[in-house]
Amino acid sequence: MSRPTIAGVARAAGVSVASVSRVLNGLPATEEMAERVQRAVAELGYVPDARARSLKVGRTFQLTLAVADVGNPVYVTMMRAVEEVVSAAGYRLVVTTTGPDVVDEVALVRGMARGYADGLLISPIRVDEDLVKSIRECEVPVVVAGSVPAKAGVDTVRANSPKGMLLAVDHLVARGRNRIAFVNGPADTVPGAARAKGFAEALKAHNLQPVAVVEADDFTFAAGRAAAPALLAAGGPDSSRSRRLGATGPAPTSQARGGAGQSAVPAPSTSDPQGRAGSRSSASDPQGRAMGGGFDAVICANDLLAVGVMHELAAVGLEVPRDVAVVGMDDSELAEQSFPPLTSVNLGSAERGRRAAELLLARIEDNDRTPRRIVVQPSLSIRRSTP
Amino acid sequence: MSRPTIAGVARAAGVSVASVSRVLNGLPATEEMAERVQRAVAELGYVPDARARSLKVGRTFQLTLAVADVGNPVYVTMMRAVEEVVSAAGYRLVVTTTGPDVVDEVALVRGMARGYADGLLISPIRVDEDLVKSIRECEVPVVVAGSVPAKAGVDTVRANSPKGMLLAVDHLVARGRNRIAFVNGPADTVPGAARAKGFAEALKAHNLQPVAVVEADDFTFAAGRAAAPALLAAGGPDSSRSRRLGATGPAPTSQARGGAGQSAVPAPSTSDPQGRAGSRSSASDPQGRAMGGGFDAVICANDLLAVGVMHELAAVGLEVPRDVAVVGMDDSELAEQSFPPLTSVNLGSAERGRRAAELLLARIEDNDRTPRRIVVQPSLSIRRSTP
DNA sequence: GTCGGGCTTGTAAACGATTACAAGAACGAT
DNA sequence: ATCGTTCTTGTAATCGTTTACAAGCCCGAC
Repeated sequence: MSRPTIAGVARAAGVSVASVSRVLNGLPATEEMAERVQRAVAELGYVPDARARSLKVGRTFQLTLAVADVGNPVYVTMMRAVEEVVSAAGYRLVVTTTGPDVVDEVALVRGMARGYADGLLISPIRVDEDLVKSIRECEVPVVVAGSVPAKAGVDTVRANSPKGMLLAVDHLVARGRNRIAFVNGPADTVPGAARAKGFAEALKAHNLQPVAVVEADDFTFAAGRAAAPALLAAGGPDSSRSRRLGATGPAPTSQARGGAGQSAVPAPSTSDPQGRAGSRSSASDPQGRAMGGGFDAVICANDLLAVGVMHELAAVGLEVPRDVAVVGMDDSELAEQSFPPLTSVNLGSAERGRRAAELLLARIEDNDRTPRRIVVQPSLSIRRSTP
Repeated sequence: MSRPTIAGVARAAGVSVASVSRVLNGLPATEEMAERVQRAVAELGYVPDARARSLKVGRTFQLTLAVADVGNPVYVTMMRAVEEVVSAAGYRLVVTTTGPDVVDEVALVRGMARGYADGLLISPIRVDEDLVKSIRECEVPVVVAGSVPAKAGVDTVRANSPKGMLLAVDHLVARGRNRIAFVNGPADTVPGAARAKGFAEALKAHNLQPVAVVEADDFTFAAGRAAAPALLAAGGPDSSRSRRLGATGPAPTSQARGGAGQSAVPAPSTSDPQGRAGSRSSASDPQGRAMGGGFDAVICANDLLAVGVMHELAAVGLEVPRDVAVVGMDDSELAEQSFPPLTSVNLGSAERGRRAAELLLARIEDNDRTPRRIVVQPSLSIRRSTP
């Protein structure tokens, strides 16, 4: 009736529990012994209990991957890579969602002491002293996919956002776009800060001034849409369209986080075919290129934001890439699925996932190795959202 | 140095291990006892070991959710709902990816006997005798989000695809579209079969003939794109455009699975602005509505397929919804993010996830309750991909 | 023939918690 | 003062494995 234990198998096979365990774990045993045990196991349908096993051997053969938002397609890329490495090594993967708050992450890291996983792979969106402290003190090996101070003393695998930004700007400039705006996620996040810095540097390298910098409330589609009015308003003096938009709602202020985020999902502007055709021509310069918002290109801190922004650009009659080129970051599946397909900076999420998983496994084997800090180089996936 | 155990705490507090355990589990104890234990716990930073605890109490406080494809946005909706219910009940959620093969699922269900989770929530894409058997014999409670024969003897929560299909067809007909094509996923899957049946019934209810039925190789974006040539070719005699397409590649055959699936990701047809404008007009009837492929609407078995199909429609110059209305199913985040936003049948994934999780928790509490079979009713989310 | 070494196998002690049971303390009732 | 109840606390068994140690056996070498 109830699940057979190793003792039951031993009894059925007429041997000791130790022998059963040995046969099951592939330790040397005589033919006959192995045979008898196998038969008893098969007959009773015995399956060893993972709970008891992990208590004894001190391992659960589970690894935890903590992501901030399961809805962000960049994590599916990363998850796939991690899962592959981890399951090849005989571990199960536990995926946890932490949300955007750092306190959740601290609680998670602290909770690892309970020993329900042998290692933790975390990709924190925000980092503070508490988190660093909890990571340093964590009972089980931790690998961070992202940036964390060296003093945390853990292996890290991070992207090179500045280089990625440079690729994006290089590309835009090469295609003749130099009035570039930037839609960032929250600047108080690790990726937000890195991308803001990268954007500034990349523009400087080309001797350009940013046309607009808008900070969305979050790295989500909804936040991307919500940030669009501020983006359009901040576009500069020749942004006739953004002023029109401003008339329908509160005038958004540029650079102001509150401006983009007053409502998580603002009533999106709906486009009517009439207005669409009209505004398109009225905002085009003599060469037929639109001067919408004063910018002719927008870089977004991730693909979700980019797609959100593209929706709103379309809503005010701007065509991508003709009027505005759009570049995303992460090169997630969404970039390929979006319409038009999104040119996106590949920050190596798959490789980061893979290497982070490998580091974690290596550290589980040997906790004394000195922490490595790997940086994965970006590349650019050019699609149709840029000319 | 090493993690303190309950024995260490007992020693430090000068009490017995039983007392420590009792205080920690909130059993009655004197003020003084509680105080001493708390202090020792705090001082040593003691955290109970989940492994040992689960061995003794026979519970891991972990639940497993198995999904076929983490890249399918319908699962993020479901996952979010499940996670919410499950974590509110004090359980952790383990997310596993099974892939499209039923054997993986059988292995997973069998493996649950190892006891690393207290319950399993599975959403199988394919079902066979083996799977039903393994579910029936499973050591831990199983809930199926999807269809499985009643003889499996488990709780199930499923969608009502036929009803959903009817909503989609009703809507299209109401908007004047009655030359409807259908892009299904593999018909040997549970959802594929249900949707094929539902589509046929829904058309019959309106006295309509299907213009084309194409079966994609998978429920993915790539499969949706790959299915498009067959769709266009199968559109009927007036599909001038699909013949043009046929010239650039092997002539695809309708209804043939091989036709859509010969290559997982075919070279997508690239549209040049010139040809786009040209083909649009040439394929429009006097009222300005295109006769592309002979159909004026396409229903797709899920959102990923729909987005894939929309990409290819655009590539041959067909405009959505003007030339072709497109309806997806699942009403996932992707439906909202796609461009144009996708009208989609909401099959209640969030509600299915929530209710499935509730059933699982209830069954863990009481394994003797008679299995329930819940059907969640669909609704239609109308967006701009339909007129 | 005896002894030592290498195998195989069994016995029993962990692993770190929970919990049944018993013992002792406190306290009210007689 | 004694007894019985109740409440607190400690001792020890238990969950199902793995594994250190010891015992037994077989074998070849002296």
